[in-house]
Amino acid sequence: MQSRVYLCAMNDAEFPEGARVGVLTTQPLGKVLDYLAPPGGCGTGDFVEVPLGPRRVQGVVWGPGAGDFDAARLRHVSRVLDAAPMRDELRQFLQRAADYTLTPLPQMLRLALRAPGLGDPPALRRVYRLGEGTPARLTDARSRVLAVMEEFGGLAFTLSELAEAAGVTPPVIHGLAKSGALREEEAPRDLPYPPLSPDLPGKPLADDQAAAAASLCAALRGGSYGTTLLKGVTGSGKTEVYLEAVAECLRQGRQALVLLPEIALTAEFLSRVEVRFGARPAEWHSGITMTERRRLWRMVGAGGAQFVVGARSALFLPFRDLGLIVVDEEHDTSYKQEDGVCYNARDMAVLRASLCGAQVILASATPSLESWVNGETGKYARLTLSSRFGTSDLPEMRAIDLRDAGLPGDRWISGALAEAARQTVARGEQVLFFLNRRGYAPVTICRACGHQVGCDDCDARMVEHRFQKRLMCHQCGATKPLPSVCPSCGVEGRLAAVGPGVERLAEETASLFPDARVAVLSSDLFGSARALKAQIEAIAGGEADIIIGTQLVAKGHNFPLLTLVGVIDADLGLQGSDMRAAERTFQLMRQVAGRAGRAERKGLALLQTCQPEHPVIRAILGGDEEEFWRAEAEERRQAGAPPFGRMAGIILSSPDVQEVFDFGLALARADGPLRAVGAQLFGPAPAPIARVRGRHRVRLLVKADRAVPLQAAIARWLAQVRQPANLRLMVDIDPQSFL
DNA sequence: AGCACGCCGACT
DNA sequence: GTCGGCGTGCTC
Repeated sequence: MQSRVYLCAMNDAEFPEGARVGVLTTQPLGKVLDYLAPPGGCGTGDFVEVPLGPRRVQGVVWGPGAGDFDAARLRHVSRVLDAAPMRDELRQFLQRAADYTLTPLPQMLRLALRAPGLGDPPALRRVYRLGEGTPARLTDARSRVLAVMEEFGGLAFTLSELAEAAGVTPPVIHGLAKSGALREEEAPRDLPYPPLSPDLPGKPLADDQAAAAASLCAALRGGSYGTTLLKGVTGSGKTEVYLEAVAECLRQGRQALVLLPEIALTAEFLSRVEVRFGARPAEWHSGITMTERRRLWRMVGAGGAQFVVGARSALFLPFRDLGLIVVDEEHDTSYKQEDGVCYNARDMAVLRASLCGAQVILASATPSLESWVNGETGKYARLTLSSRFGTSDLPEMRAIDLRDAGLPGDRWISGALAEAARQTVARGEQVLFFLNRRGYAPVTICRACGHQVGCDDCDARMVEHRFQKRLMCHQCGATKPLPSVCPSCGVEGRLAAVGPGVERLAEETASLFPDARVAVLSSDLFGSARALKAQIEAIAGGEADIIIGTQLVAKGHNFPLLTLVGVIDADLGLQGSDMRAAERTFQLMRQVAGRAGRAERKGLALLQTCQPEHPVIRAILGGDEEEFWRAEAEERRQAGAPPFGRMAGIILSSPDVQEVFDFGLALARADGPLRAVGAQLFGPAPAPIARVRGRHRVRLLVKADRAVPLQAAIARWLAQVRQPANLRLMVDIDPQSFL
């Protein structure tokens, strides 16, 4: 029998051999299947391999069998896998998350089983320890090796580690092993992460920071669930404050998890942690190697990883004793995404914490309206940090009225902004031109017939990327070469680029400031996160005078020399009628403006706008954010929109237009279960992007009172109709868009 | 999700 | 006559 690192003896198994057990697999079968316990038995939570038809699949023992399947046809669990059993808390979390998001449980389990090599035997590697024997001859090299071993006491080294540390070649070590002076052993490959030291001195904290940290630590010592909204602008020391909470969590021997919205931010965060705790946390995101992923997954369950920093999928790791979850930049929209399962990491963090008695810290300079309301009503505790640099949190902000600027159609930098930039560069400081639009020009139009070049597979216009000399669809990523002939009317040479993207803005900037060094920061211009990070660091160090950037620059990078921010099109996010547009624009503008200025240099933000009297623009300039949130909240309350009402989006997609619409109408006709609970149904209507990757998309929207059991009603509603085979249906509870 | 079964078009 | 298209259904 294979050696088991994580499981102990099985003689008192919860389910002895032959007992009926229910096993949940990741196969989309929609229910738990009955199996017979294997020789040696098994227990609830065990990771197992079971036969399913001709295949073997992985699953988790979910409890006793339901007993509703013909006993003669039951098969045995193939084997129990060598991993710490899934804890009650995680199983409950998956169940509750599945119920909340209306996701089939097997799909939810899939998120928790993203562990490569789960079925493999424990990976071993050869290590060397000090042995009893003495070598026949003690050469120079040999004594260096033995000296290293003496120095590090009982520690075991791999061949390469030891060779490197002693400055010898591998044969020397083999020689010593042969003589018995070193002992060869097999040790598990997945090693615990280096321990962190919570009691190293942290950065000195200002009064309000220290008070906030103390309050968070007190909450952690309580050992039960609670959520705190930690509000503070960039530079107010949010990170230092919540790292103190992490320290308290580690002191209690519990595990801590910090979620970051962007992989590009982790490198900077890791080094800050290293300074504070003397070692790096474990890292979990899409850029991590298989080996490391496997190590982390196992160590987090075995207690060999105290502190994990990662992307939202880290919420589904099998923590042994999770005591704290920090959601940094909690308002960030990338926490809500649809990668198979549609969930909001912020809400799931709160759910998991409530099940395992952990504290949650939601950190942001500009919280989501939902969190702000929860802070107001007292559902979340609230801590606000004032700026480290005196009373003013933000730089001075002014609007530039584009209607008076008299700009020609192919220019976007007004005279006033250009002049301010010129002065800033002359002082040796940096300027940021912010435009939240990648590429060269968002629209390519034919001057002869008016045709706009669109994507073949999506209902989206192709964006010109002159840098790559291609047109690109920002929906599906498809590209095609720049046509010279209009695809619609066939006329040659009349296609024109309309509107600005960062690339085109860079062109204009270069012509306006021929002597300035201009750098463009846009996610699509860099092959890797590392290249991007290097570029950001170079720019922060002063290797550019003018930075042209998209949304990317708004996210948590410090540019110490930056004192002027020019927002090229402050109205961009306000188009459309989505209720969240105001909130998003407000958050983005405040964050971008926050990049300008530091302690010693006062910053200035100039917003180019065609509607300076717009309430959102006025709120951004006015700086009374509490007033803005109150007004927004009131508007949402009036409209019965979240968080005062509940919503769910249903997105249907199929290659067949007729089929999606027919099915959408069939759903609308069968809305009895929705009406029964007083919920309203809108649609079907073409989804905001009606065609993506060749699939036609139709959307329905369910709206209900806050108190309505929405998920149950939707489940009953959808269960009535049988959906066509190639039609996909996705439920989006608490959608980001209210359209 | 896979993989079988099964029922209709174009080939040797 | 057979090979093979993918629609429908099952897996404890």
